[in-house]
Amino acid sequence: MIQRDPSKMFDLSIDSPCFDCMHNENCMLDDLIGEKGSSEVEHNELVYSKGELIIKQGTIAPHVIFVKRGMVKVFLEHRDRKQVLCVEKGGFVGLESMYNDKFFQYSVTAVTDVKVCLIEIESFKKHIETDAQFAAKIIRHINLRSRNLYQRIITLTQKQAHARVADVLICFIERIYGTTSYDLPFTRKEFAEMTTLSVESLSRILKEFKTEGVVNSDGRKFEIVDLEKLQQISNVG
Amino acid sequence: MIQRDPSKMFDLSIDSPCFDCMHNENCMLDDLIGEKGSSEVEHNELVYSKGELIIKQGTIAPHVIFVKRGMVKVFLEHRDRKQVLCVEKGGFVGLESMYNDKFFQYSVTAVTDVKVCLIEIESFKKHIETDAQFAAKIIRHINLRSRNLYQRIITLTQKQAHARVADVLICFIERIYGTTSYDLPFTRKEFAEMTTLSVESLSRILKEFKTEGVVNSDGRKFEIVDLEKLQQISNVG
DNA sequence: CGCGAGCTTGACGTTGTTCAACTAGAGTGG
DNA sequence: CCACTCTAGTTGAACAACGTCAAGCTCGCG
Repeated sequence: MIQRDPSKMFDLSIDSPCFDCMHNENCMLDDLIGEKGSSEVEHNELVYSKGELIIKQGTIAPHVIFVKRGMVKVFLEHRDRKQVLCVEKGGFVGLESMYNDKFFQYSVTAVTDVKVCLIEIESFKKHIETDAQFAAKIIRHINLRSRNLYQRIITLTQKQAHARVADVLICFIERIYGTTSYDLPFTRKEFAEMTTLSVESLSRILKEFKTEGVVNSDGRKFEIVDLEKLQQISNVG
Repeated sequence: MIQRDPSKMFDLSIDSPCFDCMHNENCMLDDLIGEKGSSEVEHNELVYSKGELIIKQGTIAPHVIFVKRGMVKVFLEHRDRKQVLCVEKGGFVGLESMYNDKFFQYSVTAVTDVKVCLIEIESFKKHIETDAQFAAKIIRHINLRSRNLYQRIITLTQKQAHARVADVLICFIERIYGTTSYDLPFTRKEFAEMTTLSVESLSRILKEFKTEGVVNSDGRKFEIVDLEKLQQISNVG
């Protein structure tokens, strides 16, 4: 049912057979490679360890990636600097490279250990072009990403440092953890890359948040003490 | 063949019947509402005058828009400020609002007089969901926009003022005019909104470009004197 | 001729960066 | 077990980039 021919370009199997792909609770993947058929879509599951590079911006895109478990960081590279676009804990990445030139537009690294399904791009496109309902879901997925991106552009271009830090902290509550206390799996440098700040400025701002009783942070532990005030900082900055 | 029922929500006809829609050289629109059929896709042509608001961010999206002639400005609004995302002289706008919430994610104004085709969103989505080849083209269109957006994020977040101005000037050569001399249909304020600068800073930078023999500008007339140097400013800034 | 919008210019203030010094903790090897 | 080193993080001071404010200029238009 699933092609496992090791000669296939995308068949990077170093893991057990991709059983989950066939019985995944996620409807998008089910649509694609579930029991309903679509055995023609070439795919393969594997695991990346924390810190590993999953996608390198500028390389040829042989597949799109579906993140099944774990957290990934999507970022743009420009010279020696990185601009983090978003952190995702599931769903597709690399969809934007389809139908353009054949290169990945951004880099992606594993923030935690992640389980992904690599889906060979030509068979994926072929599937899109034969299943309009599926194509519509992909459009939906891409558009959701676009929408977050617009919000992000506002944050990065129209807000000052304090508000940018507040936005990122709030974003982790809303989109990732669901709680006001969390341990971030990021260094200060990575955090700074999300906010377009220097590590020094970020450090000073986190200190201010602490002394003003808004956010307690100790190393990578964060506790939002006064969410309302943080929201306000996000709004007025 | 074309529905002209004035009771239709999107039927804003104030212009002659949408003849061009039926015989347009642009394959995308032909696909959609050409002679091949698809008369079920409700659409309507009309003209916006220079300066008019075509899409207001935050309003309900009753249609997607295909720009047939003229130039439009796409921008995000945040408080009293605007962030110009791109200037387009053709193609779809508003595609990103499909399948998310039902609101437009950005505003669009007519930079010149523009002729557009408004395509009712539900029938457009219906068409996507029944024509996978067409859906693939829409994905391609959205992805091209995404790609430009990534470049734009780099410009806006990773480059300094001089390089941002250089980028915009180069962009007009490459994507809009095709020549190194052009008359911009923008005020300094609008130009500033493209570069995330104050009008004063922009003014100073244009003056520097002039005294350094890179770009001659007089009001809205621009002449790129030394493109290579301008490219270099874009790259190192 | 006078008005107002768009644009420019100069002086000054604010924001955030850079550089350098310092601290704390984690690994390493004798 | 203790020096040594390395990395991540913090702090302070000087500096650069850009914004803000205020004034003046230019040109089209009534």
